[in-house]
Amino acid sequence: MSNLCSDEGKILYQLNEIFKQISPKFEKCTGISQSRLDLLHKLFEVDETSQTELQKAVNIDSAAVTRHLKQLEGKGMVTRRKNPNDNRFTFVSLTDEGRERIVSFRKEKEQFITKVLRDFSEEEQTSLSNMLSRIQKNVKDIQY
Amino acid sequence: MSNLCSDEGKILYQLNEIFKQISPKFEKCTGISQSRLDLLHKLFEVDETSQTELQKAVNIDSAAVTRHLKQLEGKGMVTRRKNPNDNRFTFVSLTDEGRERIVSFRKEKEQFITKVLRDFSEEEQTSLSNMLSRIQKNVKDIQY
DNA sequence: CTTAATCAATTGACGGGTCAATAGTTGACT
DNA sequence: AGTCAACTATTGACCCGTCAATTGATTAAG
Repeated sequence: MSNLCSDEGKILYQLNEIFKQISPKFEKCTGISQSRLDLLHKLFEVDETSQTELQKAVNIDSAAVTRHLKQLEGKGMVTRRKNPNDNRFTFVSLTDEGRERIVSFRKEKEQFITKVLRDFSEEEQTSLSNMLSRIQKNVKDIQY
Repeated sequence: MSNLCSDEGKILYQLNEIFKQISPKFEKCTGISQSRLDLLHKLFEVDETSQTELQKAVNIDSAAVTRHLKQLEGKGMVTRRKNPNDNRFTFVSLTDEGRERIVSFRKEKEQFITKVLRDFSEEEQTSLSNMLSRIQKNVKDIQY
């Protein structure tokens, strides 16, 4: 009875730790934060899109999206303009420079990911991914 | 070639999403943030300890530890006093009230965890935990 | 036409984390 | 003794996320 939540709790603890350890290393390796890279990545695929679309794709608060994009704009990675047909929306797109730079970011990210999954076989990866999906579903189903 | 980092990248993405989804739900279900509960949990085990010990156990910055403990002290969950033999250290311990309340927190946490791991067999849990350990190790080995 | 509802984006206040600088204490060495 | 290095805790500045309130634009209804 010494450890009320040890065995099961360990997994929660591990998920936590992994996240805390991955985030800063990811940033140091790739030179950009995960959220920002996600934003750029999405822009890379779609050319031009609204901020709400981006927000849904990246799954962070729209306030955070606004702030990220403003900074990325300041760094010349991104341009923003109002939708002429509906001034509520702002369209966002990569600049040429941004489009160029994201290529190397993606490469860094790939390298990072292969390091994280070193020694994981194809089967293990799908097995892990499936378990994580199940956890995700369980979490979603939790009622307050 | 459409998705350069899809298959492997998915796992990183999932880990991220799970963390983002778990944190707020955990807090709503248990009534306390994970870090704070970790602090209290550690205190529950050891009676009285220094802040650096706590910091190591919980694995967050010492600045954050200080701020958490000050707030917990304000809420009467925790008491702090200087180590009489070495005034650099401050000893922290649960108050009676804190000790009492943490019991229910732990119960909430256990319930939360079982919900997160619903439908996971014993074997699956250990398998998952092992994989997470391997990932943790891989992350630790990453050089900048 | 004007009013109300809705929607996108922005802003401010806050929680929680990091790092870097500082204050205060201790211990060791000359 | 006195100085210097090491160590704990604290503080301030910053990043990143949330929520809630606000602004500006559009649309729907009377």
